Amino acid sequence: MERCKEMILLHSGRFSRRDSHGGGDDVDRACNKIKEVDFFSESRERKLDEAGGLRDCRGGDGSLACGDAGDINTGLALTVHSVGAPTAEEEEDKPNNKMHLITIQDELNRLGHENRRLRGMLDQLTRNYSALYNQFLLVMQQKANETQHIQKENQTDPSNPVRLSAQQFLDPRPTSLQETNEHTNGDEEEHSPSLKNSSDGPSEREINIPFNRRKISVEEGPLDQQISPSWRDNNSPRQAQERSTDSMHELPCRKARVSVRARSDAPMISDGCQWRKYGQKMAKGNPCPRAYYRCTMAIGCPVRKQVQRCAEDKTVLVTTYEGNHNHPLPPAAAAMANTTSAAATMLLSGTANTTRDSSLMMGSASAAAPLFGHPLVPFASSLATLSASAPFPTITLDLTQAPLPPAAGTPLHLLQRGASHGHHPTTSSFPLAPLSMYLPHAKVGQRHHSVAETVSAAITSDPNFTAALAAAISSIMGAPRGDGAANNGSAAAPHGVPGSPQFPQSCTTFSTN
DNA sequence: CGTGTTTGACCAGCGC
DNA sequence: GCGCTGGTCAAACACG
Repeated sequence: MERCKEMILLHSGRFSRRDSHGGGDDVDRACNKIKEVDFFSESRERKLDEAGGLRDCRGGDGSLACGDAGDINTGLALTVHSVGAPTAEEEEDKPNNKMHLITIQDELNRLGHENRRLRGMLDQLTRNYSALYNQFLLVMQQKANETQHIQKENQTDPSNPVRLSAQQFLDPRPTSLQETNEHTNGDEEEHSPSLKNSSDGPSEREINIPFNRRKISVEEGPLDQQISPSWRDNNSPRQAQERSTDSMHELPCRKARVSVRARSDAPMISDGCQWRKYGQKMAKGNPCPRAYYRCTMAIGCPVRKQVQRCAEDKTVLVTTYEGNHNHPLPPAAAAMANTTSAAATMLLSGTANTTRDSSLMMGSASAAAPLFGHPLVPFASSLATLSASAPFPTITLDLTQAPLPPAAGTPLHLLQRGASHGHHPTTSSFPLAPLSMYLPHAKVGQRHHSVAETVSAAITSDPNFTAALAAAISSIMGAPRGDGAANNGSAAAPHGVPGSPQFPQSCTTFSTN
């Protein structure tokens, strides 16, 4: 089926051409594999026929001898004129035609100018949006820092949740600012100039410094373990060590992870990529083994994923992705990458309140406390959780509320494709359609369900949202990446952002089935 | 025979 | 230092 979509993309020109010949049902028929072959052969034959026809119909004198030669429709509104001496009527119309040509050229020029002007406006708008969105995030960040500072001053209780922004612990980029402001003492709230000045109003300097820093002072258990009670102890030696070695968290090699929980009977979800299993382990606290896969779509692709069933609910398959693809993704995977990363980045773009009770990780069925306060996504907290689990920050998307797929092994993007054909009434537009799949987990977000649907519908009805969002995220994340889904040229990709926004050092190709 | 999977061994990080 | 655990490697094996 991926091939089907690919074909439609690759041969859209032929579809339109064939449509002009009354072959409009080819799009549907092409989804049938057998008819794919028919389509190609038919198309090829038609092409040959036309070429041959032109040759055959052209007589030795160059005139069109065949009766149906005039019916040739190239699909480009081109007409075949006979080549011969101009008639008297044509001679009369020459001045008129010249005037007409000039008018058309003027019109073309005018439209060209208009096009350039609109493009410029769009660029400007995108830039403004990005800048504004940046400012918004920074204000939120500053506000969070202030709150944190106040909390720290007012109470010495170390178990208070620490707020941190998504960018802080997802952005692996080492910056000069980071390095110059490196503190061996992790108590940066007291040492960071940004926080010192945070109450004096925003400034470029005070904003940028904390923004590029990743402060992981929240500790969670391993990905697939129950939350140990001891980890709540903020004075544990490990946490003390984390605080004292803050620079550890700013290593460029630190990777973010994307974890997806979904109900599936299949042993592994299908996400459009090729994976090779390289290991399997029994993980502590989970009777189900954990499988390790690496991407084999390109030599040296660093993307890996772990697949494990949830200990509490064996029907729930937890897939954790890590790394960025160093190769173009197939359309299906790219679409999913765009969709899911847009959803994830939307969640991540808000200031995250990482609480210690939050975990939707493998083997843990504990209820997720709200993590995000994104103004656009009031229900975000019930869709995904963001955790600063050592050594990898992980965002977990809980898709277990989504309906069980009709057949094991069915890729989610196919379900979504089916949804676009009316099977799923809540999904209407691709690639944002899957957003509606991010319904809150029943245990944690039932009260938000209707809100989720409402907001999801609102988002999916606005295809520009992704583009603007991607622009904003990319402006936050830095230069656009040239790998992964970015190479596949999403329709949702805004100007200057070739593809989906991606988590730094994280894979955004994930789907469920 | 080539490719992918299985599985025990190995290594590194962390806690005690 | 030792044991535990997660993650990876690589030889053996299975399969088409």
